[in-house]
This record gives sequence, C-alpha cells and structure tokens, in this order.
Amino acid sequence: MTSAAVSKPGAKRAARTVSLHWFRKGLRLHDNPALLEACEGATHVYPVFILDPHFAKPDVIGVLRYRFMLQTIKNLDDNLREIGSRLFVVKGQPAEALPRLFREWGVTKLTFESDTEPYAKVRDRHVCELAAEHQVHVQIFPSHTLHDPEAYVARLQGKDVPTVYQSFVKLFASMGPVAPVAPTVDAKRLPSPAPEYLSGRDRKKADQGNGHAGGEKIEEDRTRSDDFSVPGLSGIGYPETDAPTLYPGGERAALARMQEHLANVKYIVTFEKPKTSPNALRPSTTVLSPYLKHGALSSRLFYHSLCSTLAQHKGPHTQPPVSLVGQLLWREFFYLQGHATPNFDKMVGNPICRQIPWGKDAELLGAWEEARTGYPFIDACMTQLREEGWIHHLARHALACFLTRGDLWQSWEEGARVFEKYLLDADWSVNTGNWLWLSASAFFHQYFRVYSPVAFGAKTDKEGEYIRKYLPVLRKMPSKYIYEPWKAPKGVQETAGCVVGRDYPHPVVDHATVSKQLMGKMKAAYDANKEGGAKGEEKSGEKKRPAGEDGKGGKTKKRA
DNA sequence: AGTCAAGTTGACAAC
DNA sequence: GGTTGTCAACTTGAC
Repeated sequence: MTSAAVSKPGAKRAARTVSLHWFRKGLRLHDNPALLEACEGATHVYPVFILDPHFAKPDVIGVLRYRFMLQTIKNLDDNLREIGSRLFVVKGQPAEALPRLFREWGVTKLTFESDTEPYAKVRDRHVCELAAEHQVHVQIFPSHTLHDPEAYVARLQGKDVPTVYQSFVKLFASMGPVAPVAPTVDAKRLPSPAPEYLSGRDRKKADQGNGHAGGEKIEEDRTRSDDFSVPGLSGIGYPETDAPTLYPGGERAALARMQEHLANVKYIVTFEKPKTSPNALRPSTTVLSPYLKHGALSSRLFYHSLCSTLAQHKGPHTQPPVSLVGQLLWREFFYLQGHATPNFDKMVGNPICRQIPWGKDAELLGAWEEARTGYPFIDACMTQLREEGWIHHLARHALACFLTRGDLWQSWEEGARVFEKYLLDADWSVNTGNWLWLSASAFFHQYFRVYSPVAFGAKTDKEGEYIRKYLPVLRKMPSKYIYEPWKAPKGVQETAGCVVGRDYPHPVVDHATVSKQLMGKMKAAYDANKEGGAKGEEKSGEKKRPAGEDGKGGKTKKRA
C-alpha cells in the first residue's frame, strides 16, 4: 500500500483488500463483528458514517436527539483516532455517497451491521445492489440484538412470532447461548486509512499502531483530514442549543454508565421495573437505553455482564420480565415483532393491530405535545421529555394512555411520532411496540385498566416535587392540590401565584367522565374487530380473531 | 372444543 | 401501611 496505489484505485484490486465499514447503529469499537471483518486482511479500512438527509430534520428528530447522535459519532471519531484511524463523516444519500467513496478509495469490501427498520431494509438492499455493480464484496453482521431476528424466525419454523412476552421468553431460551462479545477493535487490529487522510498527529499514531500504513512520507499540504470531520449542529441545519447535556453521547459514556451500575450489585440483583419510580428527581432506572439504541453499548455486552454479575452473587435475584435481563428481553421481543410484522408502525395494514376509530383533534394533540393538558403530572412528564430527552418508562405509559384510550382518543401513531422526535433513545421497534401496547391495539388487551393522570403519579411522589421541578408555575401550590390545581380554592390559587385559567390551563378533558366513555368506545372497537375483522367479507364461520391473525409474513395471512 | 389461568407495572375500597 | 377483592369490561395459550 503505497500512496501511488491509492492514487490509482483499482490498479491492483485483486491483490489487495480495501474495506469500507459503514457505521449506522453499532457506533462502537467493542463487540463489533462487522468492523472486525473489515479489518480482516485489509490494507486500508475506511470507517464511514453517513449523515442521511432523510433523518436530519429538526421537526422529525429533535435537536437534543440529534445532538446526542453527533456526540456519539464524535466520540467514535475520537476513539478511532486514539488507535491511528479516524471516522469519515459524509453528508448525503447513502446510495449516492457510497459509490463515490468506492471509486475514490478503491474499495473492495463493504461491511455493516444489519438493521431491521423498514427504511434501513430498503436502503440496504439498494446499497447491496450498488456494491455488486462496483465489484465490492458485502459482509453483513447481526449484532444489534442478542440474537439475529432472522434466527428467531427460522427457529419458529413457520409458527407465528409470539405476541405474548412469556412465549417469547421460551423462544429465547430455546435459542441457545447468546454469542460471546467480540474482541474490541484496537490499533493492532485496525488498518488505518490512506495516510493523506490523517493529520500529522494521527498519522504518527497510525505508524506506531501497525505496519499497514507506516513509513510513508506525505507532505502536510496533502492532508485532507478536514474533509470528513464531524459537524456541529449548525453544520447540518440544526439550531444550536444551550440545553445542558444530562446524558452525553458516545461509547465512552455508555461503558462508564454501565460499569457504574454493574458495580452496584444490590441494585442489579433486586431491580424490579414496576417498583422503580416514574417521577424520581434522579432517574430510578439505568438510562442505558439511548446508548443501546445507537449501539454505543452492545446489548450482548450488557447481557453477558449482567449474567456474570448475577452468577457471582450467591443470593436470589429478580427475573424477567421485571429484572434488568428482562428489560433486554423486552427490547428483543419488540425488535423481533418490528422485523416480522408488516406495517408495524401503522394501524392500517398492520395484522396485529386492532383497528380503532381514533379521533383527529389538532387542539387536543397540541395540548398534549406542548404540555398544556391542565393535568400537572402529564404536563410535567411531557416537559421532562422535551427538555431532557429521557423520561421513565412508566411516565411514557401515563403519557401514552392519556393521549389514546385513556383521555384524548388520539391515534397512537401521532404519539409515537412525538416520542420519536424527543427521546434520545427513540428506537423504532421498541417505541412502536410500546405504543401498540399502551393503546391496547396489540399485545395488551385490558383496556379497562386506565392510568389516572391524578392518582398514578401521587403514589410515588405525594408532595409533587417532580411537578414543582418541571412546572415551576405550580411550585407554590399546596401538596393537597398539586395534582389537581383546579380544585384549589381561588384564594389558595392566588396565594400560590398560579390561577388556573390564567397561569396554568384548565384540564382539557374531565378524566373521570371521558375515561368511562372511552372504555365504551374501546369495547365497541374490539367488538367490531371480532366481527370478522376485514370490512366487507363477513364469513361468520371463519376465525374469531381480528383482521390478520399473525404478525409474520407467513402463510395464511389475511391481507393487510 | 371448552375451560381456565395468566397476562411487565390500574384505581379504589375494604380490611 | 400492606394485602385483597371488585370493577362491566379484555385475549392468549395451555391443557
């Protein structure tokens, strides 16, 4: 690998391997089998991240979420530079950017981690075709989940993908051991890119790290290290923000956060999700989800680490679904569903989703999204979500139930879109699955169990400290009225400096009244779905299950 | 086929 | 304060 060879791409292609590793999720150096494969026998490896304009839209992906992602790839770049390489950040459509890079670098091998989301499936299929046209060999590894979703499907041998968690746990147990954690990519393993892409400092590291790119003399003026740098928010059309970074993005922060929790053995062995608090002032759960979503933390590393902590502990420990391993299995469960279910993120055409005639009221939806429903607990949860990018799982439950079947009768698709925008951990499969769940559209059916926007939060925060923190206007409201300020006598409201209707909204709906009404609507919708499901053909003799019995692109699927 | 227990985490009243 | 049963009401999976 001389610089001459680099300047004449393809000249001796057969004799050498130039790898392009495409980072999307899997933003890490540990447990990254696709990146290891890129290293295998390569003269150069080009680590690439593509900023796809499909995602870079502030009204689709909020600024905090995008900032977290940029921090994550910045840390990835830092970590790569530590070992004599770097990240190449490219703006554009992958289908345009990649062929250009193939030609420019004489790429012979493309590696990446498989992705089960719909947009990614289409994108990757197209990229594979383009790679073939460029004689680029493609290698894809499933390392985002504990097992490859396809492996579960194969294991099921045509049976439906389980829609019940406990059934999934059995399937998981039948899969055999989770693959071990792959060795972390280091300077010895990772061939550097062509030296002209490294700054003098990084080039020196590359020379020390391995022999692949060493010994070359490149003049400073040919250094191109600024061409592919990690941009700031403004560099991709986002506004800057001065919101504090509560959860810094990146593999380094991910591993530190995991280790911090693992060190607390008591916390690990006694963890019970339902007993954690949605309105604690400090998160009562691990907040590893943003890191797992981007793959800055490997789910397999977390899983194996948990298992070894539990094994070393001689006493009893909690179990799925409530334990920490149980949380990873929920993720796994929804990833499988998202992979196997057509139109998973839609009601229409989704075979596991009950068809429910949700209303369409921009006023109500806006009140919910903008934290002005008049229910302090709901508005506080939404405010924390918007300001910090993370809220507790049960806070998500309360918000989701309120928007859909509990109070506002708005579509879960709208709610899912809002969560996708604000959550640092916005994870398409998991988020969609939870909205299906909470709206009693799939997985969960006891629609008469409704979260009270007043009582639920009060169970774990009698004084309403959480509300006072996120809704300062209610800071001086007596605890007796903090969850229901409209019930406070006028004089109390005046004294507290928060007059309902002036300083804080009236409730948009009356929960007691409306939740009862909506239960009736849910019952009617359920009955209508039982009627034979597909509108039009009503063969009363056929299955009693609603439109489309299974979530798999299986055999006897009722069209969607 | 029919029955029954279970289902990640509801609210509320009664004890 | 913790547990239990009730509330109109659900579906799934196992047997």
